[in-house]
Amino acid sequence: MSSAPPKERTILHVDMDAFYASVELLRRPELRGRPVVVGGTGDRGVVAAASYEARSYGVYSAMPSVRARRLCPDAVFLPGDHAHYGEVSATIMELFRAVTPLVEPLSLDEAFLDVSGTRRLLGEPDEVATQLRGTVHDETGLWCSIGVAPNKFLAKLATNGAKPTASRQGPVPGAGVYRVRPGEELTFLHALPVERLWGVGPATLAKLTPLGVRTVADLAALPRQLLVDRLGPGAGVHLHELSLGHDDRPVVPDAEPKSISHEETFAKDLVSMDALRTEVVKLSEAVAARLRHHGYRGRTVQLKVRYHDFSTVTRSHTLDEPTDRGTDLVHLAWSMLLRLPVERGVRLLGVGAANLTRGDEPRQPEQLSFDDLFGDAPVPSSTEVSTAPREWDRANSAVDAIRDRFGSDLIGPARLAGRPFRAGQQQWGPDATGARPDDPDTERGEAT
DNA sequence: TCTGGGGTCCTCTGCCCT
DNA sequence: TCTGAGGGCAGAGGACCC
Repeated sequence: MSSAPPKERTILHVDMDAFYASVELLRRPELRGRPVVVGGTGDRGVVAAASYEARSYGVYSAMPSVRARRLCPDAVFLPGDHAHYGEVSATIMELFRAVTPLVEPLSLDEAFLDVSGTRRLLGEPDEVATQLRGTVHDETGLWCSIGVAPNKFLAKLATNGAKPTASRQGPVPGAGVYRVRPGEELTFLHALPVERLWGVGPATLAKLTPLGVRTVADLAALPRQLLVDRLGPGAGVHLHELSLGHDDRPVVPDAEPKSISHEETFAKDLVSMDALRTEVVKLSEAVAARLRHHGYRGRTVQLKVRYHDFSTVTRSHTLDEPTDRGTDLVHLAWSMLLRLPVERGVRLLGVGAANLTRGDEPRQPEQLSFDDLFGDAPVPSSTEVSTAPREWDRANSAVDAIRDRFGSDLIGPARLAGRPFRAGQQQWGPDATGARPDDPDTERGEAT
């Protein structure tokens, strides 16, 4: 039996230019030409996106907002509107799907497209990319940059060659489309600094530098076994393959999520149990609502706590049966929190659900426990949880329907009465107003 | 200089079972 | 019955990405 030669693939990586900032400029054209920064506006916020004018001042995403403000005092700081960006993103993804059904979104502003099968219909990949770029701009007013290459990893790197840049004199337009042709992979790749590889962050770089690795070529020249010894089998083999330009991962449309979570950094550290309990309820209810909205249940409940000194601990508990009930998440998350020291002050709290299964799979027969009837308790055994009465499911369905129709804040747990129900509204940190008005009990100031 | 939020993947460790 | 080895799994944390 003869095996067919591997089919040559063509992958596009499309990345919107300064996406959040550019979307804001569409809504506020009077800001065009000015440095615009989108992100958390408070002392604990970070930059989510900066216009190229702002980047000329050295502002970049993930930078603390305080520092960005120092670098560019004249910048316009906007809090960001995640819901709106999601709508714009959906429009853009539809434009991608008009080119090929094989679209794998990476985030709101980025996606891989497998156009291997479209050459006869749409022409050469460069032409497809250039045309797509024009279509996106015509339909949305936004520019994107596109990398074209034989695999995902190279296409993503190629996008950098297509991007606009920022100089001290201001924004410098990019090529828009950059292609790495078959046969040119190593020439393109080996000149790059090693930290450009996917998976090489500060920690891995610190392990590679003593080996004399500066460029991807240096990495490719090392024996694979040495990398395995230093980085472990997973990362060692992975990086060695990448350094040779090998990446056979397919473009996967509609990938199932592995976890759903919400976390929130507080403008001031929380120390009172009452305040923490309120946050646990809010985060858990938000996670449960998202689980139900997307039709998932989670078997593992995760709790994340970050203290004033930025040390972070996580706790998790796996149930016998998956759940999408806020009451279950609250119960477990709170039980885990009770076992952690919180007197030092809690900077961030997170609740998540993992081990997801589709919610349409039938539940197992349920049994009530004392805990369900009598409230707070130490960490329950697996069989004790997820046993809230079926009335909870009916109540949740009714609540979801009301929220769909009238908005998320109209109905929620009694503990959250008078406060916004929604979590995840502070996508990039607390806003500049300091302690939120719905948090009467945020009491500890900035830890130093 | 000060570090958000939402994810994924990997490694290590300890426990349980065979 | 005890002990050690090994596999599988859960839990915790680190690293990385956008």
